[in-house]
Amino acid sequence: MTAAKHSDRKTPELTQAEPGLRAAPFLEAGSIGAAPVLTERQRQQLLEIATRVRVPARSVVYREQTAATWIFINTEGVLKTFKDLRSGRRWVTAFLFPKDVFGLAKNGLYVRTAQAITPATLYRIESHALIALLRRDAELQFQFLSKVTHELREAQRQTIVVGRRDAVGRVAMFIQQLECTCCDRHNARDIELPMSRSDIASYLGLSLESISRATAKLQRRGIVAFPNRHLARILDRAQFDRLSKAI
Amino acid sequence: MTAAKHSDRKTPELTQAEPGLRAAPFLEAGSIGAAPVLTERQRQQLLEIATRVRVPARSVVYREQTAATWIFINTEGVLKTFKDLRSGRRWVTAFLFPKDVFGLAKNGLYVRTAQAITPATLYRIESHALIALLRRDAELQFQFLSKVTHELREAQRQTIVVGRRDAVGRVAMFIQQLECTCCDRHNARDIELPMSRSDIASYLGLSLESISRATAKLQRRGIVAFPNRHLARILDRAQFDRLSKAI
DNA sequence: CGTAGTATTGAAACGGATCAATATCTGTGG
DNA sequence: CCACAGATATTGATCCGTTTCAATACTACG
Repeated sequence: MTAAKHSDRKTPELTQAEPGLRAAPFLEAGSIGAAPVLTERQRQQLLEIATRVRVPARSVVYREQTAATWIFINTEGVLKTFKDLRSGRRWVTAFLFPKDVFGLAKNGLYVRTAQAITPATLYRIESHALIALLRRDAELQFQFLSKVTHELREAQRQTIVVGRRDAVGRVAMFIQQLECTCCDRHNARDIELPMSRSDIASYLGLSLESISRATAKLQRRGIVAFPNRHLARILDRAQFDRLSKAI
Repeated sequence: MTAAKHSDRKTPELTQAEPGLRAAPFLEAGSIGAAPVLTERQRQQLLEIATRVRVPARSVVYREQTAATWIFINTEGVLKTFKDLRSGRRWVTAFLFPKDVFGLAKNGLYVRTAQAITPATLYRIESHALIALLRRDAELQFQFLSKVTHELREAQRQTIVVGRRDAVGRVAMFIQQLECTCCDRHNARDIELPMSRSDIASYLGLSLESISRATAKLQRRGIVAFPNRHLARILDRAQFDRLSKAI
């Protein structure tokens, strides 16, 4: 229901949520459609240099323009990365779900600020150690290459979304994106929206008010219902697809 | 002056324009600020499986939704990748300058169409051969990882550009981007714009008319001069930076 | 030198941003 | 457990800039 729902404090300490990477295969990688899963050996290699950390909701994992000591792999919870622009606006660049990697640097500094939206569990890996490992192990590196390639496509999709001029269409595409990202654990047409309306606005390049009006319009037209602020339920799939796909 | 200017037909056949990759180091890569240049050995490895091809202006290198047999490295000229949306609009996703890699696939098919804007020289590499090489050679793969990481940041920048609501600001950011990309061979403040206004519009998510009005406004305010349709000259650097940087 | 594609300029309309007021939710302390 | 306060979200009215439609000008290329 609310953000707190995602915390799940009873999680055992070591049994689950080991590091993995979510990505599409790079250039099909020989084996067509192969699941982009790490082998047991690769997982072990990462675990050897990784530290497991739990962060509460709202905590800042790292701040932009600080030394990029670590990279992170999310295993549980949802986070966001953002950048505060000099205009005062906040630009949300990504929402991070389990198996997402984050912490890419430029000139040794983080480019964005990363903040937990829900309580989250992360694997923290020292950047230099990871780079050394990747340079030794081509297969493991290939998983990262696949991952980054996938992120590149996602970023390009995001450009299309932001480029749409109609607010309703953008929100529809956003909901669809979330549906794809988190489909495994949801039944039927219920989609969790752990982030605030304000975060969605900053992500889609719209004002908070426009998001509100767009969701209201989707609800009024009977296309999507919002049982509460953190849940969306697609009622009219045909109309929804027409909105989200007809770019 | 015109697109034809870029052709340079007297180019010798083999002496110059060997494959290279333009990218920022991934996570600083140990050696801070190191130039992302291929070693002689890596260049040789690529050359062994590469075929050099010359394409005239306007020719389509590959079409979206066709089998992604090759990936390409541009060595000379300018190309664009785009996608025709069902709305009839054309979405230009990238302009490709020398050292850019293109031809990434999804499910074995090209995602965009690639077309030459000026006459261009490319290296064509069989996808499977490249993947096999990358899986063997971690160092070479690392160059590609750096490259893709850099592209990811560029794509995110593009999202910011497209997210701006003012046309003049977007055009200013676009010109600045071109300035950064091609600075090596230009003196002073002259920036080549090999692509058409229409391409720029499709890239920035604006209408052709808005581009025209934006360039007119930049010229009227004395910030940028456009001696002809394929050239921009920054006159007032301070004002220009204020526009392009103040996101 | 003419034609087709490309670019510029004008007028009107649509849609999101902004400002402002109100409503709802969340988490805290009484 | 309830009440309160601050944050978050909704709704309304107006303004501004881009889109669109339309007419004209320019450029490139045969």
